[in-house]
Amino acid sequence: MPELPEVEVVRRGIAAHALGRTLDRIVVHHPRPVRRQAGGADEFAARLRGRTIVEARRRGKFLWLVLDDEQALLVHLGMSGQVLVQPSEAPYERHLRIELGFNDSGPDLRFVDMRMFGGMTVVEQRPTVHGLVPDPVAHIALDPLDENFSLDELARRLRARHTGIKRALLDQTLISGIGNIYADEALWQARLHYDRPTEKLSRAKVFEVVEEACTVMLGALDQGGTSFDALYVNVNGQSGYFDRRLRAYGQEGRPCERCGTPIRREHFMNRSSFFCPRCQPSPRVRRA
DNA sequence: CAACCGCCCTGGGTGC
DNA sequence: TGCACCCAGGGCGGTT
Repeated sequence: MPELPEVEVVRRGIAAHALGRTLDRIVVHHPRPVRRQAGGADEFAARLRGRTIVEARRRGKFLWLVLDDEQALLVHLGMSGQVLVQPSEAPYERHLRIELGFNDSGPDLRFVDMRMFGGMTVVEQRPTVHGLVPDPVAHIALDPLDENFSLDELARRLRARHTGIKRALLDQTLISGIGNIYADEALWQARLHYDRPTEKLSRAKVFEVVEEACTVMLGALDQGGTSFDALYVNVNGQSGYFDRRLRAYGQEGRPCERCGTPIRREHFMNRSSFFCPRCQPSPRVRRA
């Protein structure tokens, strides 16, 4: 499940293989991944053909390729999306959805996505205080690896909310890039229960949990950030390279590495939350 | 406006 | 062996 580090690995892979190249053959194999494109697959292809890729950018889990006409090819990997660098003659992947071919002899970019929560759209960019971004990204907050990210501003906005800390960490309009896995890891590191009310957290505690999120994500990036060097490798970040480093997510029943208490799983926001019931006590218990 | 819920989508795994 | 069911979850549209 791609979160910020995995998307950044994909961005670097695309940057290494596609910058300066001109798109030519565009084939949409399934309509769903271009569902947000006004005009559908035909419009999608027409707006890409002949355009040169000049930059590969990212904010949170959104990735976009800036084109030479200032449009952007916006990419979201959803849950299961991958961007592969493949020679045109390579056999089709089982869940190949979109082929992006170029006017040279180099490899294609392939969008492969089993569950199709993700997708691609060609969109206009819009000026913001932090530069040009694709229209659908304008409401997405800066991610903690952005040079303009402000911990002070985040702490202020987060403490003004009336919600639980994990909901806030997953709210991409507050801070972007964090998904279910790294949220659980950061909360475990900071010894915070997922439902701790944001308005009662100290500034220092907000700083701590966000810094832990950064540490975990940068660690994952270190592990996965080199796999795109060789040509034709998967540019995806799905390799599971970070699995062994997880302390909470997916660890139900295993002893907490700090105190030995079995990690618990609870249903939360239509997904799962993993936490140590001793290190990360419920706020209801604390108040009682 | 803030908060929050349900839905989208597929295939691997499990239990009967 | 087959089938029903559960589960993964980011983002958006809708409701309260």
